[in-house]
Amino acid sequence: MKLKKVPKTTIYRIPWYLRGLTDLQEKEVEIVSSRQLGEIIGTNAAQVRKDLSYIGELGTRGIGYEVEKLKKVLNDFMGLKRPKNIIIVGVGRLGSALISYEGFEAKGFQVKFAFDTDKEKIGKKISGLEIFDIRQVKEILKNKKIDIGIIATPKNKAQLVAEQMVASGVKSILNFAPINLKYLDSVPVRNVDLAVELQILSYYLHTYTKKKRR
Amino acid sequence: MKLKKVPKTTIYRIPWYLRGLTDLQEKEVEIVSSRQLGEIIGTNAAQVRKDLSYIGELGTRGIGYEVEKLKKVLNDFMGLKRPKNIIIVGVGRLGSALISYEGFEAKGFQVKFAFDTDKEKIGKKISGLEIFDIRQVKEILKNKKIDIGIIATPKNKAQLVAEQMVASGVKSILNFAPINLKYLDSVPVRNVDLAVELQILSYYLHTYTKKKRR
DNA sequence: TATACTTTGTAATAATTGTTACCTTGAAAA
DNA sequence: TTTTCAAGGTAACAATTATTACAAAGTATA
Repeated sequence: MKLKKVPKTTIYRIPWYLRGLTDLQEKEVEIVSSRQLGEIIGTNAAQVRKDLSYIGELGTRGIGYEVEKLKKVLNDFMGLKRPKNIIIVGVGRLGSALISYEGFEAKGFQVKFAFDTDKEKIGKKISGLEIFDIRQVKEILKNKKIDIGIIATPKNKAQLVAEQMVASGVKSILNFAPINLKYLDSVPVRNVDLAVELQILSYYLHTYTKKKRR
Repeated sequence: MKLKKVPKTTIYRIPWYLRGLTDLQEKEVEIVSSRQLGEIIGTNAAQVRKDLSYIGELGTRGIGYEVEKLKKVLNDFMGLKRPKNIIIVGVGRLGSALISYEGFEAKGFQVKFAFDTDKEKIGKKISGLEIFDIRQVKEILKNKKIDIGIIATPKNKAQLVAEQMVASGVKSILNFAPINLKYLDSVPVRNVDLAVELQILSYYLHTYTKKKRR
């Protein structure tokens, strides 16, 4: 096997492969072919084989891929050998939804701390997790290893929170606030905007032609 | 200007351009250059010009782009000349967060109805929106034009809900349930998994090299 | 009006990503 | 053991997307 750079697009698909593999596992399926896996995640067999081949020779010719083994390899490849520690700042509706989102735990993400500025919320608990004052973030995270900080604050708090996160040793940021964070070249940042997907759907709505998409 | 097919990647960036333009408008900036706009959304000037050139000759050489005009053109291009009507099915934490998400209204998305199966919730209101019984969906949507149905139910309800949406005339689906919906080739479907972005961050966490990403 | 300057639009090129087609490998059947 | 068959791996090719580089078009200045 020739080791080549893994395309960004492949990286994006791997979480979907993982999700499909988890489903198969639940159904006690032990072996899956590239054709089946492609079907499940909405792509084709060749794409699946190509994607997986960037990572290694993971299948058995004539047979397919071992579900459990493949899941493990992809999981490790995504850096999820050990669970990732998360904090969430901003415990509004979205923040609370994220704190109690069941999908995280199973995929190896553990929400360790939640913060807010609102005195009403500080000290209370959401899904068993205590909410702390954001001003304590640096102190509380001292000696803690936090992999990802999620920003779920209003727009006007986001930049400051991001800076506080970086100063507290948080190693990457997922930003739900509708603002483009600045001066954060020292950590990877990803922005999520819940309206973006709606806008894309809107576009496809008036150009849709019965083809499959992802 | 030669009319060419607009790349998918460009379609994906347009919502981010729109967000940047809205910010500029709030700051009462009237003209923006491709360089500035690129800076804002995290890409380069050439990419911005190329993207915009697919849609038309939208700028003035030597000057830049008129913020308001550009915003209008991009908005229309995305099919958002008229507001889009939305329903949300599943009023758990995520569903409630979406119902009261402020970002939607301003971008031209109006949540018209919310549905759930839970008797506890039916009849109650969230952010002023009454929650109906999902069994009434077809009846309630009769003669209503719903552009997008958001699925925020647990996994095991999602497939049925999707089918009910299509049967009720909903024209596209945004699925937050962690399952791959089947037999829905008649409408565009987009899947969102809140854990996917975390997984991608996890990957970049152990390969990060100070470069900017989006 | 001529000149300098700025910034767009795009042709040409480069890089990346996806698809096709076939070779290889292993398992099962004969 | 040999043959047949199923499915993965990958080279070669095709399509898509990004970048470079520059001509064109406009404004500001002398």
